[in-house]
Amino acid sequence: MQLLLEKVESQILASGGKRSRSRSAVIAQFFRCGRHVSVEELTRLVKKRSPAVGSVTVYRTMKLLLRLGYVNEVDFGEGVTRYESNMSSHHDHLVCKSCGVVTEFIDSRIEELQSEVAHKHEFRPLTHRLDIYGYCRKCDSERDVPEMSV
Amino acid sequence: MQLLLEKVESQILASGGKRSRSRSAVIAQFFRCGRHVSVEELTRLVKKRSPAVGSVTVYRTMKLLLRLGYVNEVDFGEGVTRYESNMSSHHDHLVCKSCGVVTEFIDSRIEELQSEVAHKHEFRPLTHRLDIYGYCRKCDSERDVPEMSV
DNA sequence: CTTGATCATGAAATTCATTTTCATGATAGC
DNA sequence: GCTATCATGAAAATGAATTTCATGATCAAG
Repeated sequence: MQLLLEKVESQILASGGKRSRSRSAVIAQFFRCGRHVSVEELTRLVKKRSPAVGSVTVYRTMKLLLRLGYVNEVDFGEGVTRYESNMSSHHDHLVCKSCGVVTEFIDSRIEELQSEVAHKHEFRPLTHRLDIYGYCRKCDSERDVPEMSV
Repeated sequence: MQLLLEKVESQILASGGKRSRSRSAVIAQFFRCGRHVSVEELTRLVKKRSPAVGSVTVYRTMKLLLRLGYVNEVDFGEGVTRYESNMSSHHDHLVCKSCGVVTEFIDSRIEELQSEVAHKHEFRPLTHRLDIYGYCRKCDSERDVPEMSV
């Protein structure tokens, strides 16, 4: 973790940037907390330890990590951008519409079929996004009570 | 087409709404033009025939069609919401990062594997979104000339 | 066909996430 | 320590989408 932070900072140095307290705090907090954080959530967490850090710096730091390739931007249609670490390999998402919990998965058969479909359409695939929306087990069981249909 | 418009309007009537020139113009234009239109694009098209119609009405009309189940909102990470007709059945997207052309596809094997993965995670899937980003054949061949890497 | 209640409209104002501006503070390298 | 350059936070700006509000259109009932 400390090693990771140093690696990121040295890469910032190498690309013409400088070290800074606020930035280190944001980066460390990001890698410390779970995945799929929004800027607002991350700002709140950072402010606990470093109250002076504003959300603008968090925005800027996440864009910096994006440029350096350490994070991905993800968007589950909530109107906010979320960030996930790019350290782990590619994966897809199961998003619970009730509690918001995001589970990651990867299925090589799906990946292969995607390539196949793309090439069938003479399309060169670079990236993709597969998000499945529904209810996790916990929220699904809580919904057992039938609702008035619309 | 005319039948579709009448069907939509009668459903609006049934749900307590009223008929209006502007609204008909927006709805007709939406079904007339291709898929995956943004509000800005649609407004521009509507204004050609009905210059008085403002974008607010287009926004409102698309939300209305969404409530009535005639359209889906899609988002390809451009910062704008696009609308597609919900008349055709579910499909996924191949999005060209160069020219923006969107090709639809459906692969039942991928659909099945998605259900399988979801259930393996005790997750009840409701909807999903699979967008593959890359280059269509035309844009890919134009990119053959190597570029300066960044 | 007139009336009256209700819905729809456009312009302007508002919201909200994100980005930019700008004056000031911190850092690296000499 | 100096100095050029980068980073910062507050406030302003942006841009998509929504709401407000006064006015116009539409429908159903007389």
